[in-house]
Amino acid sequence: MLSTTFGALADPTRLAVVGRLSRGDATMGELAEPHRITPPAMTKHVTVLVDAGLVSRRRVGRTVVCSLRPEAFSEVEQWLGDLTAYWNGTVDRLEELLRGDGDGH
Amino acid sequence: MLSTTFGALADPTRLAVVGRLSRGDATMGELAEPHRITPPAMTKHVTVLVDAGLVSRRRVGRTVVCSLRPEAFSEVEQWLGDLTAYWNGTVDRLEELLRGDGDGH
DNA sequence: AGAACAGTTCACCATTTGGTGAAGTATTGC
DNA sequence: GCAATACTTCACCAAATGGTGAACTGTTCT
Repeated sequence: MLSTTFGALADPTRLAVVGRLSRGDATMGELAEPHRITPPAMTKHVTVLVDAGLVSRRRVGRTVVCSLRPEAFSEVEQWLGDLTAYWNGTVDRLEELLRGDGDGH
Repeated sequence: MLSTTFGALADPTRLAVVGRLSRGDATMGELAEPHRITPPAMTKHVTVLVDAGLVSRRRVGRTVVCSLRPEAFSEVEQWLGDLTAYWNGTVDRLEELLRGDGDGH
């Protein structure tokens, strides 16, 4: 669900994690390091992102490496596109009026 | 804050409200009607959206009319754009490789 | 085998969230 | 002025959230 995706992004720490992962994969430790946060807290945050389908996790040696899942963001892109279509349409029609070349509809 | 914006969108009812408002302004009653929800609950939801800057509220007679604030969504658009730039870049570079016209960098 | 390392799972806690019913406020219509 | 309408404010409640320390699991290194 889209609201689940937004819920996963509704926390500053998780937003920072997504930002970090957009620059490349990272281990749990690397993700936790910039934030004054304990390992269990980061495990919880990443679990939220995984459950929302935004991030994948895999074991590598004794570390756990996280990656972003780009597909998951296309749902958001789609929604934003549909939403902004409304007022872009409005703006377009306004511009036509200002240019005086409305088609009479 | 961006996480506040996402927090406001992290609830199915509020997401539906934004969808409804994208088709035009509506009163509190019109917003509440499709959802099995009491007036106080809808007041709270809309307050969250207003506090996040996504919606504006104005009194009209004895009703309260809500409107979407398009500007607020540009922050999300910007973030999504920056984010997807990463893997679009990756995809572009992959396509170049597949076509065999990489520039050697 | 045993110590050290990287994370996770397990209670547990304080705060926030989404909901309610009851009472209060502002506006309209008789 | 008074009743009805349209919300909002005010406790209040149950469940979810973000955090913790302690104990456990899996992996590497010696």
